[in-house]
Order: sequence, then C-alpha cells, then structure tokens
Amino acid sequence: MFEDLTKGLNDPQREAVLHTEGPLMIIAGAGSGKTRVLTQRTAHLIKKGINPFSILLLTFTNKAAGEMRERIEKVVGHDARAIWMGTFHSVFAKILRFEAKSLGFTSDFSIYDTDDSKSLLKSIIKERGLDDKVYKPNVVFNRISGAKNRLVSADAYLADPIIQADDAAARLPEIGRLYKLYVDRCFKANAMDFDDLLFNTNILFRDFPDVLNKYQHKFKYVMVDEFQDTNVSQYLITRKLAAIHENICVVGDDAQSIYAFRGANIQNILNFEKDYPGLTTIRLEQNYRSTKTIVEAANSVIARNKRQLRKEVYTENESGQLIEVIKAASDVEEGRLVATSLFEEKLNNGLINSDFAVLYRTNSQSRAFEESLRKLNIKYRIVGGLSFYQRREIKDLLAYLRFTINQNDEEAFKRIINLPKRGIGDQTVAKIAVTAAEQNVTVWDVVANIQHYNAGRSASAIEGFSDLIKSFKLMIDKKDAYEVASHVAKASGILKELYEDKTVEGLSRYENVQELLNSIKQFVDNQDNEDKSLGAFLQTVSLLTNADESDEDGDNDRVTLMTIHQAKGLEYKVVYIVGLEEDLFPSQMMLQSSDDLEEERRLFYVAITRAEKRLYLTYAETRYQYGRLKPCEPSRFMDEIDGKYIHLSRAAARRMAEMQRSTERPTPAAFLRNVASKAAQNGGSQEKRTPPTRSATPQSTHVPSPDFRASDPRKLASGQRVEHQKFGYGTVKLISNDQNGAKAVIQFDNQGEKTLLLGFAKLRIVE
DNA sequence: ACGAGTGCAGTTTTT
DNA sequence: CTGCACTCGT
Repeated sequence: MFEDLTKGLNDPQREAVLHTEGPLMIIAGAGSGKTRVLTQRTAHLIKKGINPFSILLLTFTNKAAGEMRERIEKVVGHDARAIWMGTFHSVFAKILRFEAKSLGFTSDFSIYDTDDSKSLLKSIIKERGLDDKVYKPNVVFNRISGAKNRLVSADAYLADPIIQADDAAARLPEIGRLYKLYVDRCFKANAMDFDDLLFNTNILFRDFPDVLNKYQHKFKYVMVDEFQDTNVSQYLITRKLAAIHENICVVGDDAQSIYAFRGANIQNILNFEKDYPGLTTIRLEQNYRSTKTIVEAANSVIARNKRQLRKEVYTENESGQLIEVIKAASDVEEGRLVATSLFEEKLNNGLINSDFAVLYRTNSQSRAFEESLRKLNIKYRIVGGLSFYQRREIKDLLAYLRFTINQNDEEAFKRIINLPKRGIGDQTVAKIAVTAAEQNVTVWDVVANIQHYNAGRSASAIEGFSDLIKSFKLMIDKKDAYEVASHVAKASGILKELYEDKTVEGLSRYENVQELLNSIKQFVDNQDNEDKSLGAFLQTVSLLTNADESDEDGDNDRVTLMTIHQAKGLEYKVVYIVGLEEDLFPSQMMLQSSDDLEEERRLFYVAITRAEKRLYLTYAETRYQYGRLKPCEPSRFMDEIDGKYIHLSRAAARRMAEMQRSTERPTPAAFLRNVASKAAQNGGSQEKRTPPTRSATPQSTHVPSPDFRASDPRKLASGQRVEHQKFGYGTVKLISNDQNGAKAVIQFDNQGEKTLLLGFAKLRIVE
C-alpha cells in the first residue's frame, strides 16, 4: 500500500518513514537523505488518514519549511497546506498571538529584534546611571538571552546564588536588576524579543493547563528537524506538546550541532533516550551525497571530538578526487585563486555557477571573493550579511507600521518620533518620557494629548506627529496591509526624503523601500494568506531570516557565498572552504569565550560535508583586519584532517617548490612580523624619549607588542632606511617615511599587478 | 535642534 | 576601515 512512498529507500530510511507511533529519534548523518525521510514520513501520515491539521513540523528556517511543504504537496496534494510547519519562533509566535491575553499581552504585540533589544537595554543602563562601557549592552543582552534560553526568569536570576556570584566575579552585579527592568519594559511596550517567544510559550503552557491541553490534543504528531540545534526552552515546549500522544519524532545529528552559542544544547539529543524509555532510535548512516574521499576526510575530522554519539557514516559512492589545498599570499590573492580555480572547474567539468559555494567563517570575508568573481564575470549571490530587513530605511518604515499597530512599542517610537526631522529633538523626547513616567501613563498618552501638557516650542510638531499616527490608525481596520503601508510611506515623508536624496545610496534606499512595499503587495495578493491586515503582515515579517529571502528572480545561476552556519542543510557539487587560518577558523572568539574547539570542529565537519564532488581548502598567509595587514598561520584544522585525502593545488605546489629552493628566505608573513618587531622597538624608544608630561601613567609606557599593528610607521623614527628581503616567490621592500608614512612594496616574481592597503602604508604588489 | 567634525572602539556564527 | 558617541558652532 505504501510502496510508492518507500520506493528507493534503504532499510533504515524505510523504517523511519513507516514508524509513526511512539517516540522516535532519527540520527541522520550528513547527506543521508534526512529531508527525504522527513517528507515521506509526513506524506505517509497523511495518506494513512491523519488530519494534516494535527501534524506539527518544526524546522530550522522558514525556507526549509516551505521547501518541505512543496515536496509533501507533490505526494499528497492540497492537504499539505494544512500542516503546521515553520520555525519554532514563527509557530509559537502564532500561538502566542492567539493566547496573548492569558499572559497580559494583546494579540498585536510587537516582536523586538536584536537591535531593538540592545537599544532598549542601552536606555535602561543609562537610566540607571550605569556606564555602558562597563555594562556593555551586548554582554548584558547575551547574559539575559542565555538565562531565558535556560528558562531562568528575572526573579530566579536574582535569587540564584551561583549566577549572582558569577556576575559579581565579572564585576557586573547589576545584570539581574537590568534583566528585571528589561522584562518590565518589554511588557509595558507590549513587545516580546526572540527569546521571549519561546520563554513565554513555556510560561503559557506551565500556567495555563487548559491552553496546553488544547494544543496537546491538537498536535497528535510532532516532528522536530535539526534537533541538535534546539535549546532547552525549545525542547521543553515539544516535550510538553507531545506528552499525551508521545508521537514525537526528532531528527538530528550531534556531529552537526553548531548553535551552542545561542543556547543549543547537544545534551538534548544525548538525553532524549533517558526522557523516553520506549524510544526507537534509527540511524541513517549511508551518505548519498559525497565522494568517499570527502566522507572519510570529514570522518577523520569529527573523530577527534570526544563528546559524540557513536555513528559511522559511510558511502558507496566512488572515491573521487583528492581534496585540494590552496595557499595564498594574502586574502586578496585567496580570492583570485578561488575565482580562477572555479573558472577552470566550470570549463573542464561542464559545471554551472550554481554548482559552487564559497563558505567562510565570518561574513566580512566575502569581499575578496566578490571582487575576484566580478573580475572574471562570474555571477554570484551573497546569503546573509546585512539582511534586507536590517537595513535602516526598511527598519524605519517597519517602525512606523509597528507603531501604528502598537503605540506602546517604545523602540519603534524612538525611531520615528523625529523621522524625518520635524523639530523634536532629544530634549523633547526625554521630557515626554519623564512626563509619562510621572503621570504613570504611556508615552503615546502624552503625545496624543499634548495639548494638555506644557510642551513649549515643540508642541505643534508633536501634535503633527500625533495627528499623523492617528490618521494611520484609522486605516488599519478598513484597509489591507499594502494600502496602509504605502500610505504610511508617503504620508510620513520617508519616501519623499529618500526620493530627494539623489546620491547612489539614497537611490538604493528608495528602491529598497519600494521593494518592501512590493513584498507587502505580494503578501496581500497571496491567496494562502487569509488575514491581509497590516498586523498579520508584521507578524510574519519580523521572523523572516536571511535564508528566507526570496531568490532574486531572473538569473538564478549564481555562485553562492555564505557563512558555514548558513550552509547548513545545503549541498553543492564543488565547495571552497576558505580562510582556514588559526584564530579565524577555528575562531579566536569561540576559543576564548567558551574554549569550545569541538563546536568549531563540528562546524568544519558541516562545511566539508556540503561538498558532493570536489572540495577545496584555502588559507592566506596575510589578511586585512581593521584596514591592516596581519600575518596568519594555517589553521590547526589543516593538520587535523587526515593527510591521505589531501593534496596541494598545482599553483600552491609550484610555489611551495620555489620556496623550498630558497629555504633561507622567510615567508612574507615572517618578514612582516620581522618588520613589526623592529617598528615596535622603534616606537618603544620614541615613547621613552618623550618626557612624561604629568606623571608616568601606566598608559604612556608603551609595551612593544609582537602584533603587527605595533609597526604603525607613524610611530617610526623619520629616516627609516629602505629594507628589502627576498622570500619564496617575491621581494618585500619597506621604503622610508615620506609624508604619507612608510610604504611597503611586495614584488612577486612573475605575476600581474595589484595595489593593497597596508593600513598605514601602501603595500603595492607588482605581479 | 541639528549639522559638521573628532575621537574611540570593535568585528563569530543567527532565530 | 567603519560606525558611533560626543562636542561645538550655528
């Protein structure tokens, strides 16, 4: 009967599809056909006669949900639309809208993004008279977020002696108080942040058993994709929901857990067996995606991790080619070598742009690749970076819309009260806030009734603003989201201001706003959306992610540039993992803050297993950081990967050979370090010659740092001599000071021409 | 109230 | 190099 659904599946895959009753854990190795199993399993449930309304499928991105829905729809047709599907955040935001009243929110509550949260925290920190350089909003936010993800409330936070001792030791004893104030302010603003969506769902289910009961009966089948990346808060929600039927199916791979930094708990997957004694565990260990070389190389990397479930990923695919290592002199050269290699791959193997991905650890690494790809006329797209919805002009318009819906939204208010400039300055805003606090009313109450207060010069401007918002409010029940939004864009003056800005930037801002309006139009025209109100649009828009952004229509044949985190779940024929340098990947931050090399290694594992046919690993010997060139060492990951799967690219091998021919010659990195230490000595002696003006403060004692940035030639004594040194494949010259500072020239043997900036100095690469 | 000019700190990954 | 916060003059 279900043969059509399980055709072509291997045994464990078939078992996973057909096992529908009772708790099930699917440990799915990379490339083991996990998504296929999940879609077939869901289709199977529906074909069995299960009401799609009673199936809940939680995915990692909304895009993944959309794609999965499409695939299910192909099997079961229209029924697929009724499945509850989406990210934890979007699904439970929806439920919280329904149940908002129970928690004292209204269904119009705003969702604060990370910027809103940090900005609110900053206000609170300042209001309390604390120094925001000590209480950095970033740090405070992370502490609060971490607590929420562990379901520690503000009161529990303050009452916990261990946490308090921690904060005291970090000399940040006020964090608990700030947490409490922050929660209060969010509540007053009728707003929830990302973590609240999960935290409050837990509260809702804890304090309102009848509500919980309703959803427990509704969702007879619960599935969680990417289970290894759920946090405690998310896990508890699913466990509660599945408590009656216990038809809970989680799919994950502990080796691919890469979101510990945001509270994901690998322990969830390890504890699942304890929580469900009757658990069936199915392992999908056959990889269908990658060549044997790639699978085994990935295994050799992950094998170094101690904390992991036993699992053996194998493949019956062919061995394929060895992994190539490309070594570049600088990040710019890295970009060029990757682009060239990509070009050759295309040519030799008949591949198209969309077969390729360039994966990096940090978003800022994308630039070199953009430039080099552009030079070779290879189309690319960048995933992430500054997301569309994070752009200033977009956030501005959205703030107007948010405030129109929810006048308690303090962060939206701060954004728009004087935008465009209407003569309401900081002083006035502060006065309004104080008045509101004194009268124990909201800011909007003051603004809307400004005639009753003594507002001085700004009175008419404030009244103008309040009339504007009032006129918007009148529209929201009568008009659809698009009509309201386009009216707001015009009447607020946002569109006009951008239109009058004739700079390139202003033009693109104007286009972005138009694009936002277009997307609202699409939302309204979409037959699937029953509720076409502005409020309905806002709730979907706040939870969109980078990965959800619509692929630009038209030319989809593009090379993909993205961080490894965003590559999760994707696959490409050819993958370049770039920037494999110590402190960059593995990230210095990660190792300092949590000492978690294992998570970085899992990240490397994820990156490797994205590749189907061919994998390149690249690193540079020097790299720009804060506009300065700094020497880099190859990453420890280069040593950790089993050497028998690797060989050097021809270009790299040639260069290595040249370098060996001149063994005494240092690498460019070593030379720059040498220059650095000399400069540091110079700077140091100069520092000492300067007579201490006041007293010998500790700051004035310059400690020469081995770091290259110490070689800032503005600190060099004038008359610095020209130095040059031969290295493997070129010459570096450091030329004496002129008015512009020192100049370094690297002359490569036998290559083209480029100019680099060495922070203080021009580093001219003559190729 | 607001623009221009200066100085300083910061950069991991994301729902 | 960038973004921001702060100062100063209008």
